Amino acid sequence: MQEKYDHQTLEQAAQQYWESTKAFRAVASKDKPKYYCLSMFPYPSGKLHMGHVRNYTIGDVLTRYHKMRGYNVLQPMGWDAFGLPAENAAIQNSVPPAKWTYDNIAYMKQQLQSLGFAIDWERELATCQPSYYHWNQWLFLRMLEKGIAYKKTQVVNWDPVDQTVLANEQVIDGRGWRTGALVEKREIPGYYLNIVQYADQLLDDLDKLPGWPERVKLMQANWIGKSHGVRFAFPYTLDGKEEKLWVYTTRADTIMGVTFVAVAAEHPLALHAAKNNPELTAFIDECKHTSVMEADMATMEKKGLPTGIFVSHPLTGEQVEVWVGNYVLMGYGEGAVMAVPAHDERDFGFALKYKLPIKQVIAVAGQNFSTAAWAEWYGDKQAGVCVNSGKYDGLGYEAAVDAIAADLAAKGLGEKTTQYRLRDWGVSRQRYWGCPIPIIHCESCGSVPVPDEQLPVKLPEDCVPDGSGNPLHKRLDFLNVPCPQCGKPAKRETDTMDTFVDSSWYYARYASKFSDGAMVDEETAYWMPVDQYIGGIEHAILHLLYSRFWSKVMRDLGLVNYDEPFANLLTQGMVLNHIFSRHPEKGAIQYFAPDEVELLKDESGRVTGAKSLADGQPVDYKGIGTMSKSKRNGVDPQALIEQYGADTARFFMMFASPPEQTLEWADSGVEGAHRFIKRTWSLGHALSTLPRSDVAAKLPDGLASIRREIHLTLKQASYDLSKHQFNTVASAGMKMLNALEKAQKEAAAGWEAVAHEGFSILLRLLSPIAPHITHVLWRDLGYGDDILAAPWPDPLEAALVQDEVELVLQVNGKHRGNLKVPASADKAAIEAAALASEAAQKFMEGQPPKKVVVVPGRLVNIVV
RNA sequence: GCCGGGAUGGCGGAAUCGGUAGACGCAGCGGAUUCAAAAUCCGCCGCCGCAAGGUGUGAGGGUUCGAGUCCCUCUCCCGGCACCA
Repeated sequence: MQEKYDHQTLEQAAQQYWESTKAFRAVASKDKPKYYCLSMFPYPSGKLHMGHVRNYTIGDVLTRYHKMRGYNVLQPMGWDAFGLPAENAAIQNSVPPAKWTYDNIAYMKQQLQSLGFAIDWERELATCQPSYYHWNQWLFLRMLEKGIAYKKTQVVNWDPVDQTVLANEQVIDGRGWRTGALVEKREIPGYYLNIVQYADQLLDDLDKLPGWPERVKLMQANWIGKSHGVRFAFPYTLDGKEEKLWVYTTRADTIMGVTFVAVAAEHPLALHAAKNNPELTAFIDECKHTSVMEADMATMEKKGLPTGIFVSHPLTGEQVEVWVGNYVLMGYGEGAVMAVPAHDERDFGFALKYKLPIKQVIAVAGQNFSTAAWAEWYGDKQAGVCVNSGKYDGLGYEAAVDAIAADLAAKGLGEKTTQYRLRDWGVSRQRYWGCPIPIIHCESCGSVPVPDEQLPVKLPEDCVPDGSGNPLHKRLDFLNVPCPQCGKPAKRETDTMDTFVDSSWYYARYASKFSDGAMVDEETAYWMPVDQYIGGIEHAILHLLYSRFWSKVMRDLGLVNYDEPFANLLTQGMVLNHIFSRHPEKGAIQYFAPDEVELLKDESGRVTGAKSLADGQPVDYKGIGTMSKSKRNGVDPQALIEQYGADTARFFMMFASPPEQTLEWADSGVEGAHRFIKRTWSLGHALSTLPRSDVAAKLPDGLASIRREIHLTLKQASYDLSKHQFNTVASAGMKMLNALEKAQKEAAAGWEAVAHEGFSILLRLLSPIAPHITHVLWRDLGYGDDILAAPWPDPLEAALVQDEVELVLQVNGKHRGNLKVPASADKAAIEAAALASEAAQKFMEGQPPKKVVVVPGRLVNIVV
């Protein structure tokens, strides 16, 4: 065995062994319990970044740990290969997205392989392969048949210069990222999936997921946002016709306080009123340039204009004016809201601004109402009772809502309903690099689904987008097809699917990788659900919710038999890095990689700015944020792997922080991880020449305490592993090595046996994190052929016993000394020993004890 | 703005149920080895203090014999907000 640690030859040898023995090929088998360990697949952006290393190391640690624990493990890998960055790269470099994507996949695959992950590569898939997206299309058609998929208008960001639809990410401060042109809202038709139909199931089934973090379940529940309220109408007459303006509210108890109604700029009433009103027309036009993003909507200045149209209050018949409000969303709810300035903070601000009446209809005993400023209790629905509300005066929230809903229902103007914040999922994208939506548009037959036998509708792979519009419009060979119904010339749909569709069911496809004739096969029933899913917390809502929805649709179509796809979820914290950019007046925003700038700091070490190393000019410091291709702040792990090896990179990543915690990237500390790996090798080398024997029944005190330290550390590490706290598992390895090196130094009689026992524990504990070095040492030391086949070590109780325990001695809660007592001592004996101790005497200063708290095994607190 | 999370030495972090704050590392300092350096090894290392001791887990308050941990208020940072993935 080599004396010097050489990661290159050693890691290659280990990887070759796994390759040649097909160590990670997963085969369905009833002999062992199955364990499907899945990490979220990467977008092939070019190179791995540290977030990937973190994600996949966590997955690999769990995979290898469960293999050693005797599970039949599947860990697959693939590529979320459709998406916007490939089109951006195409615009920049004139390379077809397909070529760029496949090149990236090849490079990143080799990077993943060099990290030694226990992946079954035979199941690899990429979502841009027709054999995969065939089934996106097939299932979409089934949803269409079931009415789950349907068509309606959607609001998109329109770049008037490039004549193209922009993603939210491509809109910077209301302008197109490439053109700098003011972005407009535009309404176009698109396909939606009726996820709201599944809202109750998606909400209720969260209770079936004890293995999910509470925070994720809470976020999903809040996102679904089930609310109970009243949908009711304000009647009005327009052009001699009786009409109704519908709204929804969760605060029907405040209905008597309505002083106006607000509608969205796109609402028919607003458009009608604008006909002879140039000021309103201008305002509606201005609203076209406001953002469609919820965060912008919520923070922008609330503006409005009266329409001059009045509607009747459904209970009092009073006339209230309709306003157009820039904060009312057409696509959400009814596109109109009742306004109760006295009891809604947003309405209150709006009323103050436009001097609209504020009418108090809820009172809380002991609180005075004033229209001068908003007070927290105005909006508290549980605190007060109705006032100024006629027959409803004195009623509390529930009673008032019930009475008012009943009266509205009696007039045919309203009813109690349940509503969700969740909106249906718009899946149409006006983009090239995605899965084609399998529809053909025929002038006589309308939108006709592509027949199943013509699937998959293959995306041409040689287009090069140029930033203006969808290149599929120019691909006549793709575009022009006969109508499947009447045979006349027709046009293919050129919209592609949201890439969230691709990632909503890939986990099921891995499990049926060898099936070509169906979306999934019976192997899926064996492997699913995923036992452990691992991925970034940023996916807590959208991806996970869409996957849950997709699973339920597949279940309802009889394709699978599970309700929930992911039994256990580990949400990995993001790896963050500094972000630097320049924003030119016109044109594209420019990002700088952290190694392209020099940081400027104030005296406290806080980053205040930066300047470009290339031109010495300042760049904007945008704070820290998640590593991403678009912000150019990702760190490629390649240099780390080459310099220190995969084991060091993996070990360092696990050691750096607990998996669920956000991590600000810094490579200080890699040296320490590497030192530890090298020291492990050195001790292994030293032990390789030492004879192995059983640990003696009676050990000298020093050796016994070292052995105890190892088993105690193992016990702690086993607990930490069960909690997925891998950073302390890594430090447990360090503690064990420290203890073993101490034994080596002291070299008391019989130490070899303790050392071999301890070292074999250390190797097994470490092998999920640093698989290469532990694989080689396990063989070189003759412990066995394959450490993956070795049983997981359990701490020996016999090694843990001790005769004496040390307790903490406190006087008045302050640590004043330590106390050694026999392990068998009872509370009374401990209390007596504590009171008699020198430290206690000193700090009690002759006062009698008022109380003595004894926590066995921990401490004694004497209160005087 | 709304929803979720976080804040502990110079840095990453540890502390399972409310029970020794700072495990394990990094950086730093001192020493050994070396012609010298790297590597390696040994020791020190929250802050104030010569010491005794005091003080200390983002800020302020509270509960408790005892609070990093529980409760209330606040600040800052991160993630998500439906077309980045």
